[in-house]
Amino acid sequence: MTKNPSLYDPTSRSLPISLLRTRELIMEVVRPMLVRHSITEQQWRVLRVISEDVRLDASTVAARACLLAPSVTRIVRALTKRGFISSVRDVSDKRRTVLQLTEAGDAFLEKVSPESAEIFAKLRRTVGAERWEQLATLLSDIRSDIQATDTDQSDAKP
Amino acid sequence: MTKNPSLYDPTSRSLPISLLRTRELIMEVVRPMLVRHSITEQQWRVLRVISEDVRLDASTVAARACLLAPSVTRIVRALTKRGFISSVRDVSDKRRTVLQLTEAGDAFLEKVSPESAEIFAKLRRTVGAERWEQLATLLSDIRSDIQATDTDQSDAKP
DNA sequence: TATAGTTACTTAACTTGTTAACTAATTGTT
DNA sequence: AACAATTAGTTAACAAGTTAAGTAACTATA
Repeated sequence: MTKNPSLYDPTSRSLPISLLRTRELIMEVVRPMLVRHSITEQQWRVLRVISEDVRLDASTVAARACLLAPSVTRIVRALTKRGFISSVRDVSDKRRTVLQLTEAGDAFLEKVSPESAEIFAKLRRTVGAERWEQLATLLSDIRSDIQATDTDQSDAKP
Repeated sequence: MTKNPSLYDPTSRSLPISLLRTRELIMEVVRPMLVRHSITEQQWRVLRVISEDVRLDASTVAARACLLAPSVTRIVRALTKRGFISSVRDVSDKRRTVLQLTEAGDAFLEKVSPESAEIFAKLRRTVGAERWEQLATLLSDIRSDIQATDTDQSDAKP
């Protein structure tokens, strides 16, 4: 009998699906805030990634924000138009675009951050601080493991 | 001084971004398999969700596969065209569409599942079975917590 | 120092996701 | 029983992601 349900591992245990569902549940709480400030999820991610370093090239931003290069091109255009970031050609490597937060972008982050922090503080309380931290650590550790073996494989190429 | 980097919580600790990055890293390993079998990520998710129950309506599938209704409409059309699922109007509630796996869909899942299982077994080894399980459990528990408070709030409405 | 190969980004065409409006069916209210 | 309100799903218009091709700049090699 093959038509029996749950013959394969349940989707609730599938890590890709489980990661997606958990993220969706959190984003349902966060999204209204982003809408209020007229910023898309992706733009918000790019802003936050850029804010972590003084200067960052577009490729690095793409990788860290989980976006593809063409998407970043569009998002950079939108954020530049809004005055939140500056996009300047790198002097030492003219292929590269160096992205930086402007004063306005920084001010925007400062304005939105408390709201964001409050939402996450609340989520953190409902989940429990310990588990929240545990999850953050687990995810980070697991990424390290996978990336380590990934680079091992490519290094192993003759 | 506001322009200092890392004034806000680092993106590596932001749960939505961290969940996304981890998922992306895993999907990079899984994606080639899906491409090989000419199925999209979303279609694969829908197939797996449907396989978990004998019969499921479209809305439930949408919720479990983290998709919106219009996307499900298109995916159902594609999967029906390919003969993997059947889409029948519910007799007791004629608004509903009941989705079911066909023999061909079941056969497809049986064909692809071993490949999928192998990929995940490998990932599980690199990450460590204990941590892998720990993550799956944590995610599931955290979802329960958030959903519990969500429904509490809506119940609290007068 | 040519030049083949690679890298960073952009553009264009296509495919998906998203929002809003719509139809059909069901439920609740009076 | 009549009718407003809700629900399930689809369709249509638009925005975003995706793939592939293209341009410009850089690097390695012969």
